[in-house]
Amino acid sequence: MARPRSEDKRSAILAAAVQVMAEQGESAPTAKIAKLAGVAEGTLFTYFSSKDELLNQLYLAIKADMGEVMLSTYPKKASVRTRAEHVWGKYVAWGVANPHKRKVMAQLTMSGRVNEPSKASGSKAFADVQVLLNESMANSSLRELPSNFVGAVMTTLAEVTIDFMTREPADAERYAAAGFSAFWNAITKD
Amino acid sequence: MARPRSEDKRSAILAAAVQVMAEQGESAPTAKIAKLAGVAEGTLFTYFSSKDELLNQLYLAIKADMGEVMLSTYPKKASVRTRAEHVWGKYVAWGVANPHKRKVMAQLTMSGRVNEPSKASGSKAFADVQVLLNESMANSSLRELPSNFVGAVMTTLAEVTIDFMTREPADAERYAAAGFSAFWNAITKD
Amino acid sequence: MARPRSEDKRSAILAAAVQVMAEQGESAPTAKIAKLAGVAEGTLFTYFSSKDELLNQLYLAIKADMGEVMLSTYPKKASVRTRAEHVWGKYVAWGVANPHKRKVMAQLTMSGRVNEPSKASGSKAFADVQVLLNESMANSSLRELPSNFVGAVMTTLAEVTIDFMTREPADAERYAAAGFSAFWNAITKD
Amino acid sequence: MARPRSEDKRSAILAAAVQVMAEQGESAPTAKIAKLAGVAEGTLFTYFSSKDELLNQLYLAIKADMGEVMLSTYPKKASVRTRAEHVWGKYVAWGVANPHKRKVMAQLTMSGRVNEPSKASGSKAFADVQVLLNESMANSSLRELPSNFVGAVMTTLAEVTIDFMTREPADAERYAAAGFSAFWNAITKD
DNA sequence: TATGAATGAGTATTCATTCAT
DNA sequence: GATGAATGAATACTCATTCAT
Repeated sequence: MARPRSEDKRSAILAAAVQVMAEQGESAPTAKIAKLAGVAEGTLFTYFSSKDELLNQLYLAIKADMGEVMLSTYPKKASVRTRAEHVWGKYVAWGVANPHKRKVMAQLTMSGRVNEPSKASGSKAFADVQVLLNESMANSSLRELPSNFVGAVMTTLAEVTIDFMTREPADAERYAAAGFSAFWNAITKD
Repeated sequence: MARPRSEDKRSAILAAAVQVMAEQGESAPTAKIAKLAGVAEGTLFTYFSSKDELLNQLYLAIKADMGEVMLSTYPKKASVRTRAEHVWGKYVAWGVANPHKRKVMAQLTMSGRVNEPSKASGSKAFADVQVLLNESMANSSLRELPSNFVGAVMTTLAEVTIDFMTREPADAERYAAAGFSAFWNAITKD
Repeated sequence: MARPRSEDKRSAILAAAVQVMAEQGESAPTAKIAKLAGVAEGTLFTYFSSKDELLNQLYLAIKADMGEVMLSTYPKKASVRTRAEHVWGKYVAWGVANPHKRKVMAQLTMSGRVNEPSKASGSKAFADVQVLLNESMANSSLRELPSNFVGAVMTTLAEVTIDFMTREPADAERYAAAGFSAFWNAITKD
Repeated sequence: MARPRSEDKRSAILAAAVQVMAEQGESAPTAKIAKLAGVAEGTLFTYFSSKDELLNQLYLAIKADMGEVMLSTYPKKASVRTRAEHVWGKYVAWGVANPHKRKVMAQLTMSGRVNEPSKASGSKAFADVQVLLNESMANSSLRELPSNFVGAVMTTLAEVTIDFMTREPADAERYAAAGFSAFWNAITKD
């Protein structure tokens, strides 16, 4: 009967948090975030019970955004390499298109304020990618290692690739291709 | 700010900073650092004019420490692969042995408080490694990319490797080897 | 502020206020009171125009409750001492039975938020007691003092007595008797 | 070697706390207290680690002040009644002379923020008074009750007396005498 | 030079009250 | 009338930096 909580406001706060935290890091004042979101300082706390809660929700929101993009238009029936290229391309494109989110995700991951449940929940969307990677490595020297090691290798190489693509947009395509081939060689060669 | 009297105190402050920042991040209070270093709050500021200055000096000190280790006993005349393995091994060993410094280095790199001059200066020690990497890639598909891309690939793969070695010490050796072969395949295969 | 629809809700809010303020003092949040009363935050303000108003009404409600109990079954024709014992007994029994209300009454009295009209209005119910006390003191050394001094003496001794009865329930009866005799001696002896 | 902590400042803060809390209660802002004390907001926290600590120290300081006054010029060799009158007189005089401290003491006692150690420590100074009271009651009907009950009776009667003395200064002497005789009758008569 | 007290701007969170639904 | 989201002033406490000793 009362004014309902607004999904728009929640989103606005999360979006503002990305913006402000990209500039200031995890120490970005909640007041600044609220202001940029166009709500009162106190309103932020009706949507997120504390700053930590905001940070955890932000982590999940970015992960969800990323996951959604990566698995959209996923070519389930294509060859392993094609599917891997697809995933790689999506990841890299998302990173290039969302530098702020990427920066904030890195800050959040380092900050120690994202709790285990959030981390676990955030990883679920990427389970499909793990399966894919396992297939890719059937003949590689990495085949005996835990698949999350290979997942981490992919992520980290993609991150480096995105860094260079962003810094030198003119050569973005070359970096994207080179990054993937480095990754593919890394995990498939014996 | 006159020349500080005691090199010992300067080192103690840097060492304390590593300790405290590994736990608290870049927001670690200077007072806490000073206390752990066994000096007064104010004394810290006779050795470092501001917290930013302390952070930059800390960045340089860790880089220097790392560089020193990496190039010690460098086998200048060995084959490219041997030399690369040497560098890789040293890097990884340093990371496993210095988790706090590694964590702080990561925080510092993300923090936006390390200025360009410091970054440039910190990279100098690694110029030799770049040269090495360029030789390694002579026949690879990466040969046309800037050598610092390949440097970044090495660093990032080594970091992931160290993460897993630290988390699963029993399998440390396997990860170290697998990490290197992933790296070597990544940069040498066509 | 229109006439509130439900007397039940008003009572529920006052009862909840007693509960919450006994724990938290006068700084108990209106939101918490409303929640315990089973109404919405805003609803509280349709029954009480402000927190101060709530506090004043609460003061009056507790005073009224106390007065009602004290004068029920009042033995109008008995001897002065018997009547005094009756009043004392009722007061003390009420106090032991209503620790929360007693605590809140004490907080309210100290708080400076109960205004003069409320205080005056709250005292009216006790006028009969004053008359009684005046009779009791006919021969005492206190006979020339304002009767409200003697009333205050009674109240304060009863409060101390209740404190001890509550703290040591096993000896409650002894304290009740000893308290009354201290009071009776205090006001009747020359 | 650094600027020493100043006992004057500590006292100024406590004095300011008395002043401000007498007006506002325990919710008096630390900022207001600091300002009145003539120090910066942060300075208050170098003397008292938290507001709770300040409140506890304030409680102890007032208790100590009161105890000092009550036992000064104590006539150890006089009759029990004379000594009791002395203590009563001192207590009442202190109360009349220190209305703010008295009010704050009452607020503090109710507030739930004074911890047990403080309460215990604050009571020590009054042990001598308890001994005195025990002697006074040798023949009274209260003789079998714990001496702290009688102590509480004295305190509470003195408080009421002070209230009336303060409210009607013209009759202060009469109230003081009447209060004492009420007290004396209360505890000595059989 | 070393010390740590002094400073005051900055920060997360609470809460009485208003008002859109 | 009832609801609870929205508001923003208020508050305890922290911290980099300065400066008296």
